[in-house]
Amino acid sequence: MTGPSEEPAWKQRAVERSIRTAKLRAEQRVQRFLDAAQAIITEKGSTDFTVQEVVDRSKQSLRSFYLQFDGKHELLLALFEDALGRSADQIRAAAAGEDDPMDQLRVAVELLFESSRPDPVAQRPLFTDFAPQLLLTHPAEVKVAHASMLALFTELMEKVAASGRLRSDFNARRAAAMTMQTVMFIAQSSGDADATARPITADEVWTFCSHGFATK
Amino acid sequence: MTGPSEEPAWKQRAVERSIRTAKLRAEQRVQRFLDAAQAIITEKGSTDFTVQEVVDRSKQSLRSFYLQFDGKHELLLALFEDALGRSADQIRAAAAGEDDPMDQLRVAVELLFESSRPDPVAQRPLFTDFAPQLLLTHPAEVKVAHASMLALFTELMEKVAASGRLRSDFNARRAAAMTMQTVMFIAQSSGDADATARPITADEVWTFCSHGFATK
DNA sequence: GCAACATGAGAATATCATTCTCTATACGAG
DNA sequence: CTCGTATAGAGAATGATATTCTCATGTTGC
Repeated sequence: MTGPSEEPAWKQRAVERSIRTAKLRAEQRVQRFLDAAQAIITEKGSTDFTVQEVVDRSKQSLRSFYLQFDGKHELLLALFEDALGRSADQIRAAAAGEDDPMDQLRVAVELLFESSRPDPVAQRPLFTDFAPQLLLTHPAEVKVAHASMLALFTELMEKVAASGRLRSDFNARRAAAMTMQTVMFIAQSSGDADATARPITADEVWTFCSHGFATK
Repeated sequence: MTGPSEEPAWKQRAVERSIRTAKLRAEQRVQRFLDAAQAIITEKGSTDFTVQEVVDRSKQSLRSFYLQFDGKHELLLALFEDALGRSADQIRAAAAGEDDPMDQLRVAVELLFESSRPDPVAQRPLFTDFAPQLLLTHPAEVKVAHASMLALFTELMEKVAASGRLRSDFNARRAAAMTMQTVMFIAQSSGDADATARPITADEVWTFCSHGFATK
């Protein structure tokens, strides 16, 4: 028996239903924005689009946009997180093709390196492009976006540890974090080197991360 | 004997003198802008200032600003390069206090790490702060700005190589570049970690760079 | 069909960087 | 000392965007 001070069950249910469909539509709208942004990015090969473009392309309104997102940065974050997550899945799948944990990690490093360099002919979203901006303005959220990739690297690193080949003074997660960051950032800046020096390769980065620069 | 078609010597000299003083004043004005910007940055502990603020603070005019700089980015670059150069000098001096090349490099890594983390109480300019922006818009110039620091690390790495402790499959310069980038970027993002995980330390980065994560 | 709520169109605002115009001034030449 | 020219200052105008706001128009559950 519901006392008079509580909402009647039917009303709760009604609200519930209402909420559900509303949420559904909202999700669809968010997705439309995301798709539009993605399309624009791959189309013009650059990550600097205007909110207006996204709105027009998705055939929605500015108002809607700002109802769904707290601002442009949230859209970027969403794209970034998405791309990174997708990439993590691909990499995980590819790594699974190897037997030795160390090889799995090597494959992961190489693939991450490739997908992190600026504009490998604009196929996979150049997600490192907007990361720098965001790193400045919303570092915490960027960390969240990195989460899926970090999870992958941590998994792989843990297997390496389990096979007894991780330095005893490193914890898998921390080693994974350092490796991931190193790979992503070196890839990023190795891109547009002047032709004078050939850019750093995935191989070099792998050697560096796994064995460092010092002998012994 | 100057023919009639050539400028008389006195005129050349006059122009020369004129140019010299003009250049001098110009340099002073540039410096005033730089100082003003620096002051604002340390004052508000953030690198996002407006051109107008810099102009007001330096008691000059917008017009002057754009006569001296091609745009805001040049000001940032100048500050960045300056800060990095200064830092390189300090680090070089500190490293000189060690005998073993490997120790010199270790000291350099530790210091670079410290000065690259976001806001260590905003004393030395947080120069990694605006690097990300610039990396996006003017990657080539950023590379130039890195030059002095890279030169330092290359020197140190060469001494390590000379003492026979650099992996034979690395060239000093490339190892130096990877190390520097790793240190700077890891420091940058190790900053505002959620209290959940304690941030990565200079020590860990040094171990990582010098020996990698793998045993043997 | 109605009331409450959601959405679209797009005008209004706000913030900056960058340019432009007009005026004042300093400096060397005579 | 006085003039002319190059230089500098004040600050308004412009332009690009993000963000917010208003109003009109659906939509949905009942």
